[in-house]
Amino acid sequence: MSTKDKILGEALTLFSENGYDGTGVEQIAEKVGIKAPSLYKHFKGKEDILNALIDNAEARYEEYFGSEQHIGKIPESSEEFIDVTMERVLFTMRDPMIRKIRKFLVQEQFRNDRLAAITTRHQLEGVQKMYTRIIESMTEKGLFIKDDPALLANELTAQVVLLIAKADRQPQLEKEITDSIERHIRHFCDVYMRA
Amino acid sequence: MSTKDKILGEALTLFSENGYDGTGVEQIAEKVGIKAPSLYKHFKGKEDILNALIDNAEARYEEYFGSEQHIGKIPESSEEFIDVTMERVLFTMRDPMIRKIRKFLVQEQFRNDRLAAITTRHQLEGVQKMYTRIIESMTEKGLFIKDDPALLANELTAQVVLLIAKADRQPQLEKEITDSIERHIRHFCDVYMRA
DNA sequence: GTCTATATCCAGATAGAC
DNA sequence: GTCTATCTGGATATAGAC
Repeated sequence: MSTKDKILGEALTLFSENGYDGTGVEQIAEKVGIKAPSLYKHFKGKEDILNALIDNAEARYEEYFGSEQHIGKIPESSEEFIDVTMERVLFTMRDPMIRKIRKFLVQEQFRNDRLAAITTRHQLEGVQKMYTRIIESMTEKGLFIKDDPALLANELTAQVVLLIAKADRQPQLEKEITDSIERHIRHFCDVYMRA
Repeated sequence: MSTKDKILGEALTLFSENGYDGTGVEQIAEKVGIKAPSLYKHFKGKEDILNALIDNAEARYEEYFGSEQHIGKIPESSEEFIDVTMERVLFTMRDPMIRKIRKFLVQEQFRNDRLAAITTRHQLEGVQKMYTRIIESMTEKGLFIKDDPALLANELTAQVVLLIAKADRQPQLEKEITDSIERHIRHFCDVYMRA
């Protein structure tokens, strides 16, 4: 891995923990294993690192949600739906990189319009569109009752997003949070899926 | 209003816009109309101001959600339920003080455990408990179908919380966001209330 | 309780040798 | 590309007069 990428990685870690303003270039350099002035051979300055991270967050979003691949195989029963959804939730919740991006964005969302827009995309639009597609397909197969798939997708994902955010700030509550998420998903299926 | 309170007010405004680390004591002083060193006659230092704001946020929570008063009159029809809920949503979304506290907390939630806990209380527990009570009462009166009131309260409030957070970071989208909220609430009533 | 002057510190950034 | 040495500005905070 290039030094440039190492810098970005450590910067993201630190920004997600202490925020952009709470992180010094010297801290970043130390984690990378170089001295602060050496950073400036790779980036114009601290803000340049920030912008590169924002670019990465956008690219990552495009990469994941840009293709149809992330939707995966459409579940054929409510149990399968619950299983794949829980799996996705747990992965998203625990994956270190995704978690860092989430914590970074939530703290820096007010810094400028671009960060605000990316936060909305990462937090809401991505999953919502994904589940709109999935529920749409499953409705066509008669697994869901007839309703607006986009509305249902929002009902499903809003709670999950909120509870994952809670787990980010209170990781000691992870167990009860994952239980809540599962209860919510099961309830969602009880209400909107055909028996 | 005492200078001390003015300081807290301006500090909250600035922290909510630029974060704690992004705000200087000099900026706070300037908004108050004094010089920075004068601040130190009222507070030990910048962190002391932060702690006073956290105390205020806790007190505010207790004051509002501590009594039963905030629940208000229990609605007697779905239209009334939608009306009072929308009114509450719009108030919460637009009230400058509540908005500042929300933006402040969301940015500083990772600073320490106390801030994390307060953020969860403000963002989730308060409204959820409130709507659990309301839905409970309305279920007893036969207005809601038989279901777990706490689960329903979460279904109702999660989306609202998430969309208000979106409006905080993208205020230019307020109109479409309030429309989404109303659609969500109406859908919620369609699904869970008796005709 | 407010001011001016100032101490102290530290962060981001640059110069230039290797 | 990395280092040491250094500049510069900005930020918190204190001292002491009024």
